[in-house]
Amino acid sequence: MAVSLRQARAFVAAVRLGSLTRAAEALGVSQPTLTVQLRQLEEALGLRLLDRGARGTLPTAEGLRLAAEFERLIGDFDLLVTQARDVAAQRVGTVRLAALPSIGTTLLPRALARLRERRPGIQILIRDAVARRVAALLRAGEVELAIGTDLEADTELEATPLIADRMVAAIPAGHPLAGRPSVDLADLAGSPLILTDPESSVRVLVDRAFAGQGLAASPAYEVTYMSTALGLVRAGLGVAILPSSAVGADLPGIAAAPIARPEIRRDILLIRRAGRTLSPAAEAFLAALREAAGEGG
Amino acid sequence: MAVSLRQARAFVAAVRLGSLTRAAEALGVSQPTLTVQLRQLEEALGLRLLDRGARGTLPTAEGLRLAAEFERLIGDFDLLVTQARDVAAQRVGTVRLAALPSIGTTLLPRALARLRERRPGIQILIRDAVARRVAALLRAGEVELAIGTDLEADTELEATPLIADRMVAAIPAGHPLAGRPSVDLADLAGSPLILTDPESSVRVLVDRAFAGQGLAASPAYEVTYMSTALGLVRAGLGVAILPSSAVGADLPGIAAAPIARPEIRRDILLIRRAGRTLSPAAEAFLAALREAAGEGG
DNA sequence: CTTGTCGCAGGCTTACGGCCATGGAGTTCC
DNA sequence: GGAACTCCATGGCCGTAAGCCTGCGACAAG
Repeated sequence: MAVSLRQARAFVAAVRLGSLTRAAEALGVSQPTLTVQLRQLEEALGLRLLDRGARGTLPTAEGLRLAAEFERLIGDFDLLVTQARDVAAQRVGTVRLAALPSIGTTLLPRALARLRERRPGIQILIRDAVARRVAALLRAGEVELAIGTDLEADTELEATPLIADRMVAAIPAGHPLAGRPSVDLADLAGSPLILTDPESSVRVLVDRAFAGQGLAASPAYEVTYMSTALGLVRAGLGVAILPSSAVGADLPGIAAAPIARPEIRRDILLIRRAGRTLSPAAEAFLAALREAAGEGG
Repeated sequence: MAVSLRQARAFVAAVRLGSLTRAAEALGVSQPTLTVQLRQLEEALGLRLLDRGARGTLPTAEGLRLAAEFERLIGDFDLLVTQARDVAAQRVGTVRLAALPSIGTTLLPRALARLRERRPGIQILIRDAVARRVAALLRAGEVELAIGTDLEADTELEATPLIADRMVAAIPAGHPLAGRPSVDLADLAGSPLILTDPESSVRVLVDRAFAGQGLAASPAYEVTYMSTALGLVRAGLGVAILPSSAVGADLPGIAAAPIARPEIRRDILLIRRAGRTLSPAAEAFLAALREAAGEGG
């Protein structure tokens, strides 16, 4: 017969309390139940574990050793179960996340603030990377969740739209275009352009838009980080084309104007591995992210 | 709902084999059974542990961690059960034993040889001590079993007769009494006597016997160890009165003659704590001891 | 001697754990 | 593109186990 945890628990309680009656009470079962469980345990081991007397029970030498070991194992087991339940309840947990750098300036901070307030025990590890790499990280299992843009068809991944990002022109104060409610792509032809890395998804969109208008996108500067681009703009070196999420509001020395013709939109997607359950922590993050996306625009 | 070991085993198997079907086969249950067990485990934890797909199952991140921990715990648990069964089967074990020194020369070695042959894994720890101390060790729980002599009434201890020891005179070769089939106590009056420590149970018996005959037991030498007494005898320094079990047979230079008038008998008892189960190892030792006592006389 | 405590045994009920048969989703291969 | 296969989930059914209650015997204490 196999030895069950229940029997081990019964035995440990009997040893600790020195009485089947009290042990039964502590375990919330009747005393005959405990008698039976202990007999079964002894039969399963072929070993006498307790000496029963009129004043209670005393463990045998081997019983004492077993009880101590069982107690340790049961403690570990219960601790493990408790930890798992904490994870399930989103009290603790870690989400490994990949995100486009542009997300990091507005959407992500809002979502993280909301999450921290609601689920302070959850830790988010962020890998920021360009769209292609974001997808690769996800496929490799190095992250559980990704925020990126449209990806080539991939049965392994599954994307749901999060927000639609509009491209805006970041114009230095004092520039002729500064103060315009919106600009056209053609308006920018006269100014030096600050664009992002050709690897970046933003740049791909921009190039496509220029081509569609019959224009050539010839950047005066090419940078990797959005913050660098904004720095250059502030220094008056040119006009940058960036996603609105990256520009934010009210940057000193910079005027932001949506690009109206053509409107360049970029769908920000939440990407996850198809058929894989999200961790409870990821679910909590996702909820916070959706709220942040819904209100922030 | 509580988490059971069975569920943990099912889960570990599912993770290791990557398939419920194969895990079920490995565990010797049907596949639906495993499905149910895993669902119950997930419900008990409130946590998704496996992603089920058409190609089998893959653990979630938390599931993977849990599986590793469960596997370790289950291994420890099973090891513990195996060890307990080894103890029960007398494959391993330790007996803490207290014995009178006189037992150590004949009866005990025979019993130990027999036991070693039959149960080589059992270890015997021997404390040799005088009768009073033997009982004290037993009462204090420092030993499990004792070989001693009659003790004052004690409800805590329980004695069963093992063998009856006769007192013999150990006579040096060349002594006038040497070669006699038996001697009387009075015969010894003319020789220097070698007796044991007044603490010893043997000495108590000898003193009582002398007193009963109206004689005085005035030892020329008093020693603690029987082997010392025999050494003195061999050196021709006098006659020793010792239990037959201690003298053994055919010691060179020493003739042993039972003491006939009065016959001095000493019951050797096996003493154990009342109401306490003996360990399987002790049972094995006891069986060997009884056989040795039965054949050895 | 009585009383209380303790563990054990028997009888009964419930519910848990198991199997079988079946279904649905997805993959593979021709 | 469809058929066969694989794999997990579901539902119905049954046996056994694990639980409770009542009552008994053993033992210790008053």
